[in-house]
Amino acid sequence: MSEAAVLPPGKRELTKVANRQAILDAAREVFGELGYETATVRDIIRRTGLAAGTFYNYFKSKDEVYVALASEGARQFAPLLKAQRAQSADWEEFVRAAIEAYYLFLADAHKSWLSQRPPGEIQPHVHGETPEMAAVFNEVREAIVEEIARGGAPAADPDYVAAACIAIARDVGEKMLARRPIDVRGATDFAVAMIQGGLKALPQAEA
Amino acid sequence: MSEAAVLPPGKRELTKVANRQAILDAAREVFGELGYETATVRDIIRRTGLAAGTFYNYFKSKDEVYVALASEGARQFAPLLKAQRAQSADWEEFVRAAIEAYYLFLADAHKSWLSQRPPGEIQPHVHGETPEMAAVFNEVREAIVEEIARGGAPAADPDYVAAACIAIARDVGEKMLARRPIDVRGATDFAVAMIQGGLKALPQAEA
Amino acid sequence: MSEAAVLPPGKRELTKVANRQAILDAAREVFGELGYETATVRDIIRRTGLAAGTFYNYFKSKDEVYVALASEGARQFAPLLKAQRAQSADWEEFVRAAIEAYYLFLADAHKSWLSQRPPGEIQPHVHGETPEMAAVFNEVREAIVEEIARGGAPAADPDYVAAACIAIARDVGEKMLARRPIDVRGATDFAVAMIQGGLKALPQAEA
Amino acid sequence: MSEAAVLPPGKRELTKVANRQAILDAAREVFGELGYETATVRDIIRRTGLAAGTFYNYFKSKDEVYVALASEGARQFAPLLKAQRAQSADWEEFVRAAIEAYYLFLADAHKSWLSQRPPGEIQPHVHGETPEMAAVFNEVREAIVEEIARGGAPAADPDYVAAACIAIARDVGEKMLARRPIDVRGATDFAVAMIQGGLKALPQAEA
DNA sequence: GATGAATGAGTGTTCATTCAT
DNA sequence: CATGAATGAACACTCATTCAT
Repeated sequence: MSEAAVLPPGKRELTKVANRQAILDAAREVFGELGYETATVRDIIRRTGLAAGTFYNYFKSKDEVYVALASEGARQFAPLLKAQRAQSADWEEFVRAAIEAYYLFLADAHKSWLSQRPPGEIQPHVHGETPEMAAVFNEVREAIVEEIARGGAPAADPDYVAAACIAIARDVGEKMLARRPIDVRGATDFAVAMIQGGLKALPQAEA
Repeated sequence: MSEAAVLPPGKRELTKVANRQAILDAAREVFGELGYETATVRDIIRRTGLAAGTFYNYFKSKDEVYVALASEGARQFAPLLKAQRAQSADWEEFVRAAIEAYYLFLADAHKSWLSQRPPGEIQPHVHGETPEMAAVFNEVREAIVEEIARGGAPAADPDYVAAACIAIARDVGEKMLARRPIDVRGATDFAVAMIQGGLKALPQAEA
Repeated sequence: MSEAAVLPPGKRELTKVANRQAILDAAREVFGELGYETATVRDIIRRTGLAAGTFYNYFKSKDEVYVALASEGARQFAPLLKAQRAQSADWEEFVRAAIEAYYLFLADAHKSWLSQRPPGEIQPHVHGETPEMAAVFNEVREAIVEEIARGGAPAADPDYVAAACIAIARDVGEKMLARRPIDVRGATDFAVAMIQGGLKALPQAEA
Repeated sequence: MSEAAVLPPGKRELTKVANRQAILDAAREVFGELGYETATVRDIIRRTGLAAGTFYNYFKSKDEVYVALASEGARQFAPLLKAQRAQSADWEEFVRAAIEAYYLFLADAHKSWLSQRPPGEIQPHVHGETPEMAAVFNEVREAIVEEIARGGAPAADPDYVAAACIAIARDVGEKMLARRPIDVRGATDFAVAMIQGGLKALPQAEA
């Protein structure tokens, strides 16, 4: 009754991978547009052309796709970040490296994403953060906290320091993604300058 | 037909006000803990001890409480912010004034709030932002954007500048609320230093 | 605490009667406009200017107002109908008398009613029949059934005969009420002619 | 992505059609017994043995089932009526044809319906009219109005004439359905005689 | 493995009715 | 007796999830 056996060998596997990826892509979009709560499983599978039940062949629950997206992001990002930390001679360099890695990741992961959504149509109660952003973002946070603990960073309240650095990185990153073309370099320069030297480090309005 | 509404200005009115306030308080808590979507009207009224239908004697919809909370916050905060802006001689002073006003407001509005909630029990997908924070926060954003437009602030990309300042103010503010005792002065000092001079402006780890 | 004692003696009773009547009038309107199910108690008392609870000082339930309206109509109408029946020499005369009585009653009871409602605004699922119409209408039905049983009327299936007469009387009556000015005479003439002689009894289109 | 929807044209499709029909049948019953407002979606699906949510796999709303029932009725009936009109040489013949078509339709559409409901259990505020009756009934009304406009019918007030004819047809039809066996011929004869010649046209009681 | 209909707990909201003031 | 806030059962409808095909 099922046509599965008719498939050329190998195709089956391909389809499986492709379906999984299709669901992940759709989910990233939908979570980004609607937020976790508002997004429905149907919203996600509708974009894939698959049937509702098929979703559950790949993920046990709505939450699981979210987690998959997040941990996939983290898994890809962690080594990049680790490498950057290893290479960095000092704190300043590390900050730049970390942020650059983060922005490159964002730009890549969301290349296709926000590109086609109407930028004005902001939903109420939605922050427009994909699971991957949230996850990767946590990696950075931890790196900063460690670095501070190690004493390389300023001795101010580490919690505040991490919060502030992270906050800048995150929100500037979001702005970066909302623009065309995506300018990783510009965003990195700005974020780093801001983190290191605050407004004073920025080009001043003429006297 | 009816002989005047010579209401005893007594218990009736009092409980009405008290109930409304109880619902608002409960709503602030619930929205803060669960986020707008996850929070249910039943969650809110359960905390008040009132009956389900009673909610609708005070607010037309779930959305209306949210908006009420937000606009009440904005309404109380706006004049404070305006006053601070008027008094500020320059941009630096304005930034400090705005942030201080913001933190004072937060500390006051949420005095009772987070105090009793188990700090570890963080819900997934929730940012822990009450409607009031979101609203007041927008006021600050606009003030900064205006200020930047006026040229008082650095000439860098205004969108990024605003995003970064706001980001710092918001996240440091959130951290501040999570601690006991709430230290408005300390948080303000940190945020202002960070915004103005970045990490360099912070006390450095000893050489 | 209650101001009741302050009322001039007698006024109290008057108010009571007036309130009851106000509720009945409002209820007739609302039932007519919205139908029993759609009409809410609040719709009714809103038109009286009274408070929600006051409704229940006069009627035990929503259903009770409906019944009160219906039986009040029937109570007023029954003697009129009986008188007409007594005076009528034969079946034909009785039919005319009954219908005329019915239409006069309707015209009187609803004098104020439909007058101000926008005629086009028909609600879905609503028949526009007040409780009084329904009740009085039943009186007429019974009279006709009795008359038929007595043999004064045609020997055809009494159930059908009654149904047909009643149907004509009711629907023509409704049309009559929908027009300005209300022409009891014209409607009566038409209904009687139709009942007695059918279409053939009506003025024919010219040959 | 998905390999074609080569559905087994089997049980799936069948139960889908059967379920839809079951819901329609249940809805007809429930609307007929309780009226639109009083009837709840749960009342309807309870009779089908399906789950609450399943209702919404077939109809978007309570209103949509009602409309579906009504328009299905109208769709089936309209051609019958049109055919009868075309064949009718004159107004008299048309009236008979229209009424017969209406009664045949009713008898068929409700064959199973009223048959099993306890005839005494009349609900208050309910007219016992299914959506189909209401719809088909409107078709007849329009036909009569047109016919009158064309001049074939008596020159009396067309509004009254239509109202009266319709009233007879409807109420006699309802009575017909309430009896066992259903006698379409008898009901048609009666209604036509009544419309054309009124009571005078009926067999008189012996002198 | 894909399908999509079935499920039923849960949501926001309404409303007849009660009862302290 | 008037008042109007409180009550809670009930409703229409949604949606994550299951499962027969």
